[in-house]
Amino acid sequence: MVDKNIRIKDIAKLAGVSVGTVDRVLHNRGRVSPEALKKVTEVMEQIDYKPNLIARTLGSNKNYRIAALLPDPKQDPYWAQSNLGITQAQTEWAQYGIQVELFLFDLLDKSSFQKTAHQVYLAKPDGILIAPIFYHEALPIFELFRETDIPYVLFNTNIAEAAPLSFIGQNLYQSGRVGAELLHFGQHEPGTLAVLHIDEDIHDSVHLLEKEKGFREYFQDKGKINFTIIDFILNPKDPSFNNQLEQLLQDNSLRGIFVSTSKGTAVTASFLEKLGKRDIRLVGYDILEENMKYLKSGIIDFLINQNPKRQASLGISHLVNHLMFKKGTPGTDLFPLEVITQQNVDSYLGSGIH
Amino acid sequence: MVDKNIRIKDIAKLAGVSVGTVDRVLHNRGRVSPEALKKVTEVMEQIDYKPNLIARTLGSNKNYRIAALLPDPKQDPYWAQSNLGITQAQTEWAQYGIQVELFLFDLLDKSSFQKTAHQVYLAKPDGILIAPIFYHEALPIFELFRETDIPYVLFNTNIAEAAPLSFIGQNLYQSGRVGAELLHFGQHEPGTLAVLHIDEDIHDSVHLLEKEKGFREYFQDKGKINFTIIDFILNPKDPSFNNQLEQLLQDNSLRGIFVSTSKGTAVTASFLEKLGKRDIRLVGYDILEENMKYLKSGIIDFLINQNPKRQASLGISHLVNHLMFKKGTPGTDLFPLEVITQQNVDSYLGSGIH
DNA sequence: ATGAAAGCGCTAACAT
DNA sequence: ATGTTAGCGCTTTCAT
Repeated sequence: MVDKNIRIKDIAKLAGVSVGTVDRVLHNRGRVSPEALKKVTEVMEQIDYKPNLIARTLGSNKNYRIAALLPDPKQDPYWAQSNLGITQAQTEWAQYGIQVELFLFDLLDKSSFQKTAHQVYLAKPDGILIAPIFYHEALPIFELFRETDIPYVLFNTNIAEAAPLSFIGQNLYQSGRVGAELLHFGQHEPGTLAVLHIDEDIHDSVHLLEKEKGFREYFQDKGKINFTIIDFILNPKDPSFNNQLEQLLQDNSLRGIFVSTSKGTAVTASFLEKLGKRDIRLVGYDILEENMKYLKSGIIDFLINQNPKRQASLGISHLVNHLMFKKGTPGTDLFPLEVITQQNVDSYLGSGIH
Repeated sequence: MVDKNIRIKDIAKLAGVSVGTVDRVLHNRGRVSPEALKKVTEVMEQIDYKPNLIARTLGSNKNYRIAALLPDPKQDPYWAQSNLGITQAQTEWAQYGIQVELFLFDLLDKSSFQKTAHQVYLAKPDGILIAPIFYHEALPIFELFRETDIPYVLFNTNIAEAAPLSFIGQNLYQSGRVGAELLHFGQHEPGTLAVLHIDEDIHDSVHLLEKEKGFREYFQDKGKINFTIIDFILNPKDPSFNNQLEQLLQDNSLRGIFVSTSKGTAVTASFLEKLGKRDIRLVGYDILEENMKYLKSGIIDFLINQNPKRQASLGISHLVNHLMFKKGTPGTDLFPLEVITQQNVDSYLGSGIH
């Protein structure tokens, strides 16, 4: 009763104009005399007007289409999680007239990425969420998007030149440092530490090497440490993959392994289990079904959670806030580097929100 | 264009009734004939009607007052965080006509809790967020709230008999297990592990002992382990406090300490630093200013984050969803047991949302 | 350049 | 018990 909210109507009255005029200055659509403009802005500043976003949304009654461009979830459990986040956001925003269209590309095929990205462009959505995992192929796509003035949000992979509405993901360098810290913690015996990049494609290597950089610099910063750090880039499709990995794991000086990919984590764990190497510490990525199995059995010691599901769902939310509510979105939304252990993993599974 | 959203009006037409009737069955306000009821529910189920919450909110044009009852933030940095979460929620929801009123009580004074709770009752808010840290004093308060049918949400401390709209917090038992795991990890030498409950009041002890239970059972489950587990309940206001703690820390067989309170964590860390005991592992709670200092200097090894800020802000959100949007809220919202380390702590500070 | 007025989808008061 | 209607605050179209 005391402080009734100020409406556009009140401003109109105070400024001696009509609501139409107030609306015009509010959105500077022009066609308003300098005098009216001055009067209205003055009044608005004085009473610190805050528009009612609910009413705005209802009044404008627009329907937005958002395109989500990401790898086929069927190819990889990690991307299946991302996809889940999109589905979640879809149902959440459906009632507000937001439509999310999926555009999936082949995780291992750059040309498929290009083709699908073009389809997105042709679909002329109101906003785009994109996982630009192929650096070189993505650059011209952003040019295209910028031409049409469609806002786009990056997730998972950051590209400096992209200039998106916002980027959602993690600080990979720091992620590597966390990996190093977890391998290092409580290790007293000297020995070897291995960084493993296990991926079917090399496209990610820049991306993954960022983690390795953090990993190595952690130890550099610690000064003289009795560890030798080795690293490998392995392709599980390579016929010699099994041999390479087994040979590596047979090294008796090996104290710990840091695997930079989520899939690679499970693969490495399976080898460690097979070879009965329970004393080698393993740190990897993400709460995938398979990884959880090895985490619970103690083969995997720590997982760093990249939270792909939430990355994707938040990406959609950012877009909605921008389009619908005209709210400012943070330029970069860096997720916390969550450390998952045997004892806390279940607490992460429970609540879908976090 | 294709699938225009279904409006209440459409349902009315399909069911051969008026919008008024549809609205009545939607909110079962009664005064509708069995036939009409049947017809309308049928139609609604068939087309899976999802009300437009935006329109609903605007249409009902209600202003809600929410009361937040918690300890004085000035007394304790932990509660200062909770308070921050409330302020945050306040600004977030202000534009939707939600008012949050603070009711603060003295952290160390049960009667102050009772008094303030009564003030809340007299204020007759539309919803209540409450941190019921005093078990016995809280019980009659809940009776009172229930009489008036005001929905209330608990945070921080769960009380089984409370029957609230929802509880927001963590699984304390599991939290203790995580603490144990972090103390245990990579410890090979036999020795003593201490559980420390450092609190100015004993009110929390039940609460804290739940953590200890988890802690101890973790080791029981591991079978024969070379650790002796001891525990202490210490009051920092006690004149002998310093002596007791110092004596404990001088024990050369002491390998690790698990402190169950956030404030106690910093206190213990300061003693460890003073005594130059850098080899004793320390696991405690929460990302407070002081704890961060010791985490960065390596005195504290791990913190378990209870996320008081987010607990509080989510508590308000739950209430808003219930009051305003008539959305169902989860009966219990258990937060993940976040493990904070030297290398990931900054990633938690950055984004306010998480 | 400006104002009037008709929506947006829902709620709630008021007739009937 | 049911239908009608005037809002909620803002947007947008259409006269003027």
